[in-house]
Amino acid sequence: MDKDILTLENQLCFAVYSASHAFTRAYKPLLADLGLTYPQYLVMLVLWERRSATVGEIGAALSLDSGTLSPLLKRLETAGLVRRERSREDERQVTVHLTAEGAAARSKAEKVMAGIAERVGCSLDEMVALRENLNSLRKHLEG
Amino acid sequence: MDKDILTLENQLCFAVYSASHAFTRAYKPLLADLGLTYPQYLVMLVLWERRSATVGEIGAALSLDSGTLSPLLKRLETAGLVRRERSREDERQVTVHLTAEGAAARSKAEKVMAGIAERVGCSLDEMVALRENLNSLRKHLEG
DNA sequence: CATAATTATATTGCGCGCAATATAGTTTCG
DNA sequence: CGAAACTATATTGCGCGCAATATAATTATG
Repeated sequence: MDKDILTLENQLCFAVYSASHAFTRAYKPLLADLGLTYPQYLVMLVLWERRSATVGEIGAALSLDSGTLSPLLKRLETAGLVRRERSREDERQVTVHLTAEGAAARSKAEKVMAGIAERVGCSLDEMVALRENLNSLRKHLEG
Repeated sequence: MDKDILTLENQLCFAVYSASHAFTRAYKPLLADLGLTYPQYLVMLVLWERRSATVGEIGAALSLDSGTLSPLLKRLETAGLVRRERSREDERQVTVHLTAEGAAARSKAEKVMAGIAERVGCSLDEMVALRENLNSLRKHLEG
């Protein structure tokens, strides 16, 4: 059916779009306990893995540019979770470090996020399969 | 592994989040030919199906509230694609109508969007399955 | 029938997301 | 070495997305 090309419910992109917003809405009250927005939480996930990272490394990990990250990182710094400093080897780069408070927030996040897996309503295997399908989709869209 | 709970690559929500942004980025140059942003395109999809709809109906279809839709619809009106008018039966409601130009934009959109299905790199059956999984996920997150 | 409760939309404010531009530091190359 | 090309981050501006609030119209209730 040719006219179905533009029919809303057939649009895969809308399914991704609305699922993404549903995730953000579901996470919001949990993250509010940590004083984090969802994008800020993503940045903290990167730092909890690496302890520190440059702005560019965070941007590469999350596909976000400095226009998004610069003000976001300032807010995390104001909140006391990270510290930013120009690296001495290459003064163009800014390295973002976890503070003690930022590092400590991880165990709090683990407690808060512990129950989220049950909210998605599918098995762990289904979650993994869905994640892989989405990552494959993203790579094709980018390629 | 307990520490994997917060590991970025295991996060289904990040896969959804980044796939959504990848979709928006892929659509952007195509929609630019129509003078539309992605959320504006979603509103046009609703109107191309119904010819006219109230602000509330559009919001229900897209899970968007008046804080998002009111200014967006004003921009569509300024662009000449829609016309907004208070309904006479219930003056609280605003009905959004397609203009002739807005209705005509549909065939242009069909041409511009025709090739997008190949960009996602999977079969139509896989697209349908992925869409259904995402819709199921969204419902669980909302419920 | 008056008033309270509800409903539909609009406005304000803030945090993304990203394009375009600016600034400053580094590398390359004649 | 010195100018040009390049790189990393910051800033500005605009359009969402959404919470909180405001306004005006409708419905419910005493």
